[in-house]
Amino acid sequence: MRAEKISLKHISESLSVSKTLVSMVLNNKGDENGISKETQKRVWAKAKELNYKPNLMARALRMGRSFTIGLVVSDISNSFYSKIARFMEDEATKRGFTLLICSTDENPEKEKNLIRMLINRQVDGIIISTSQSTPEQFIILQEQKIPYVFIDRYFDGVDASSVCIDNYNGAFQAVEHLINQGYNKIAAFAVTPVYVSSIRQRIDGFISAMKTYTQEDANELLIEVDYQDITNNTRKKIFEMLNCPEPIDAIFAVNNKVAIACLESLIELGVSIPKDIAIICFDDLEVFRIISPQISSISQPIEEISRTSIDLLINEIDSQFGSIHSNITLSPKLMVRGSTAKKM
Amino acid sequence: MRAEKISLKHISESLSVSKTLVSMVLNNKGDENGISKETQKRVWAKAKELNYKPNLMARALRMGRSFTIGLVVSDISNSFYSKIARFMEDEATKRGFTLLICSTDENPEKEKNLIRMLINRQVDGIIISTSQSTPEQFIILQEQKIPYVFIDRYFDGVDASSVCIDNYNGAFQAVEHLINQGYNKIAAFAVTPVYVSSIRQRIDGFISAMKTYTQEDANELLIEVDYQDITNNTRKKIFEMLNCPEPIDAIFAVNNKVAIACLESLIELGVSIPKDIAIICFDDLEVFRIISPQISSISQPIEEISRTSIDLLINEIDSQFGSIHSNITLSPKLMVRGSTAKKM
DNA sequence: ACTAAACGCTAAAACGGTTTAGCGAAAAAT
DNA sequence: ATTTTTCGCTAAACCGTTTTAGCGTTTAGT
Repeated sequence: MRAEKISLKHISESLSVSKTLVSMVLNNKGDENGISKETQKRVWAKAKELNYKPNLMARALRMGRSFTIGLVVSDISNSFYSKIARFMEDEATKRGFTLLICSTDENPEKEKNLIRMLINRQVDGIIISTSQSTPEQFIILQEQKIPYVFIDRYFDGVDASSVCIDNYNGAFQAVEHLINQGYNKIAAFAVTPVYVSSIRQRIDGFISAMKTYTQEDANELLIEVDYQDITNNTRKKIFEMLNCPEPIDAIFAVNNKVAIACLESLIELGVSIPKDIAIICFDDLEVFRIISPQISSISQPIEEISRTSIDLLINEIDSQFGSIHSNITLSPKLMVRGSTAKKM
Repeated sequence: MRAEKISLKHISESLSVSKTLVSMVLNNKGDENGISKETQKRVWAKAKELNYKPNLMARALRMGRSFTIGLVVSDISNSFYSKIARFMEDEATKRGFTLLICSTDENPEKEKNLIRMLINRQVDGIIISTSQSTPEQFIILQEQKIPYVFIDRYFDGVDASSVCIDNYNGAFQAVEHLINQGYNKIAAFAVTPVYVSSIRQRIDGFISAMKTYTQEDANELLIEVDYQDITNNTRKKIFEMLNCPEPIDAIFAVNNKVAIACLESLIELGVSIPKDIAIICFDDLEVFRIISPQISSISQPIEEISRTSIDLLINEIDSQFGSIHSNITLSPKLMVRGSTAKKM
């Protein structure tokens, strides 16, 4: 019942030329192969007439390249990743590639299966924000000689390109800012898995800033929230932190997910921002500007992350010889807004 | 430099059996083809040993099916679509399909190219929130016998499946609610292109509700905002609507994009919600609950849209014979929150 | 006039699977 | 003892491209 697809063969037969010739012409290699202008014109005309659509699967099979890139993130519906996906889509399209987007839910096993799937689909390369705790998974990619680029999270000692943020300093700045504004009982809300480099580094930045400025060991002010049930977990913890002998006066939310959960809980509990609790978030959301007070944040250069990583990856794909890997660290930016106004 | 890929041939040769046999076994058709248990075990063992990864391109080429579905939306970074994409991804994966996601920026020409690309990539079907003004583009798909399902937007008279929302009644309810709360000078902020069915119907619902309850022709209270520069356009219009002889007292935002822009402008202008201006939005965002006051909205059943459309599409893909199309309309839900509190 | 080069083009192999048709040996049926 | 059936398996075609190697004819060179 499928419609009859028009292939090179149809064109070549109806023009009584070879498939080879048609292929050459349609790939704009007519001139370099000395096909007469006249014939080229006939081929193009016939292709248009028959409404020829090249079968990219066949091409991929023959060429050993699919012009496809896998993008693996924890959740494409998280605005941080959907924005990244969008920038990458534009950049990839511009360079003749298509994106295959997959969500892992921070589940290492799921991630493993997705990577396998991507390999089977013959992607030319992979960009990944991994949720693995160890790098062993990536040996497979090394073995298969499939180029890949880490974004947001990476592993020390793994020889692969990466595009990440200076999370440590971003977090340090955020906490420093809170302290400068007069807050000192600051809780950090982190989301699992906390072993991934980005979260780990943000936590380290938090601990370090707290030690520097308050001489305190802030480990008990570090709250780990389970990714699977962020909302309820957060609510419970916030309630605890507010009703203890020494209640907190500020929150450092380690990413946008947990920030939203915090804000939701705070509203629900009728807590006033920043009077009762100041808050700053690692990740900037456009909605942070439509909240009153607006929410301070550490803003990541999303477009740069996307463009750089696509660029790195395609370069590796294009270089047949073992390529040099780049590890790029971009700087986040402190956005000061109302949610961290000077403590009264 | 690419690693040597393991193919069926490697397995078959190292076991001295035929490729056919190996293919059968690995597709779990060993039993039905009477391959001995013994041999099957050897094949599986060798496949594991060699770390065999089937080449899905080759399979797709031979089978004429790629187990790939194209998803075409205006912008994957819009949370409405990224959520849809996520639900679809899960449902598609469950059924052995992979999603190819593309953004059109509401540009019909771009959409056309993307559809062509998807056809070339041999997708088995397409799910699309189209930005076309006329259905002619879809004749191509009909001709190529590629199943497709409209979501969110459809065309009257085009014989294809669709999964949409009752936009007219959703909008009517939203406006009705505003009026019941005591507002009557209500502006609708719509985003271009306004000719797509969903926006059109929401506008119709708005006009109709206004006529029903205020006996007014609300056409001059309908603001069209250009998709390419929503923020600035909106700001300008809001300023105008507030500083005219009869300023508005409520806003009906026709989708989440324009709602965010409205809220941004209102905050910037120091307008108090809902005291000065009430607002309700078609589309519910999780952040609407973390804003004070929380934002009322018309919430769409995103998961149902996603699952239903994937289901419809895969059914059409699986049925070789001309399949019956379904046109499904789902009901949105009014979420009453603080931004539309009774007028004082 | 003969060789060499240039021109315009083609046949066939290759990519890695799936599928069709059918093979030879052993077992069962007559 | 012969025929038939079953069993376990295989050769070859096929999907739609790209690519390699080389074909015959005309033109240019000497």
